[in-house]
Amino acid sequence: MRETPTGTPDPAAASATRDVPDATLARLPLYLRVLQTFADAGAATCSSVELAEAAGVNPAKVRKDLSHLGSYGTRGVGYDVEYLQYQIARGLGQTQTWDVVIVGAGNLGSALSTYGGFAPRGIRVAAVLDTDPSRVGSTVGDVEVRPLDVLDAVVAEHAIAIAVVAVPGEAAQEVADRLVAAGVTSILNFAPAVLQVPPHVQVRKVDLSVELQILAYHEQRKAETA
Amino acid sequence: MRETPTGTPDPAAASATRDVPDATLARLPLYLRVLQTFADAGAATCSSVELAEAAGVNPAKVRKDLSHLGSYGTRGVGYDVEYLQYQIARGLGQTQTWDVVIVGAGNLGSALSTYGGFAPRGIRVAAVLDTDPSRVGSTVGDVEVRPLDVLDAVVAEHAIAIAVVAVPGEAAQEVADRLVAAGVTSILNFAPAVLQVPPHVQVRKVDLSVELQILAYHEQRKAETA
DNA sequence: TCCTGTGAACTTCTTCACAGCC
DNA sequence: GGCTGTGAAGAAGTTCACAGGA
Repeated sequence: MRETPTGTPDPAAASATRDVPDATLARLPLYLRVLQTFADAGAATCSSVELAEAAGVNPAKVRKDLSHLGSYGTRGVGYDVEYLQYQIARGLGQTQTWDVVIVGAGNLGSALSTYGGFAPRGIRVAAVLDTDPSRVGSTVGDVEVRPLDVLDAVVAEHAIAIAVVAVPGEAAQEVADRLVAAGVTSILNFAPAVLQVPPHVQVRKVDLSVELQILAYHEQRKAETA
Repeated sequence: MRETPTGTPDPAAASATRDVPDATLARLPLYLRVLQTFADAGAATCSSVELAEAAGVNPAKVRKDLSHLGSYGTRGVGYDVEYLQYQIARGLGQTQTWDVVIVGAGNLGSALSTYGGFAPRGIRVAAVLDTDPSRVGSTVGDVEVRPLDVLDAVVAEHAIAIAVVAVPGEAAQEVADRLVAAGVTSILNFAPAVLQVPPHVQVRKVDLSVELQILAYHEQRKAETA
């Protein structure tokens, strides 16, 4: 996962163990959501095939994914819905609530701040910050937008490790620098920019237009071969 | 075959636009962005190492990615920035503009509608639709929110193939059904739901909280091993 | 020399197929 | 009979290392 910069292989990095593969990790929340619909429908157990169909993936993949968490199924029967929900949540680290700070109170920052999908997954938006004075003081969701200067205090107060960057591309690097200085060690970046951060800081990037471009590419290929 | 611009016979280009892997496809827009900063800085050429460092990836990966488009570099020199920009854009299908329709004018739909990153990538938001009467008639960006009922007309008028679903999870499947009925063949789904669509329809899903959960997972593992 | 382009090695992810248990 | 868990095969993606042109 970690990339060693050019050349020498890093044995220390290789020895760092990772229990659950990232590809699996990305699907666990999906399984959780499907399991909740099963629970709501009153199902006590479900099979890997049912889970797979509802999640739109291959049944073998479901079983392999779940096997990374342990052996929580019963042969000939399937999985206990409630127990499996608990085990997946535990595997994901949802046993605790993570406070995050969102920097940028524009459309995207506001959308994230009011996004209902975080709370049930153990993520709480502790603060929304912005440098634009016209935005500071307004309210998104039930959180007041505060100036970026309070970053250090906010990070310290809520023991924040994770931040979301939802500012324009030009401002992203400076924001990232301030986040790192404040002690944040994981950044989710929505800005169209490549962030330079120290190796101990983890960055994930979401580019809203990349997904559309991939769809457009395939549409074009459809048109070409038609 | 299609028209090959200019006199230089380039058999590689003709066959190269064929098989671009999705993993590569997802990085091409990133390279485009980096190249633009190089162009803005006045650079005429750049090497795979420079490109890789600015993009935060391995140099060999850059070269392999670009090789899927054809052989546009010069050994011993590097790549011509402007020419490479053109070739990547062409490979991505940015030679034409794609009209898309966004369904859902909530925070996320609004954020997407006003997102500045689409236009430079050949994506135009042709319409924003919503079922909520209180939202219909309002304006996001420079587009008026219209009722979902005009979907068929909008899709037909703009020859729309790609749609974005930014509605609550409960409404997502019905919206998807209507999109498919209207003739849309690619859907970008932001709703927390698994969409069931016919095989000729392509769906990509973006889950905003999954990314945060993956970061939280790794944070937890850091804490455990500390 | 420098740098690209690419076969080959390597790693990661996916899928198959079946042993083992209910 | 049904279903899980998993070794092994297969596919996809990444990285290495070097041949070969500028």
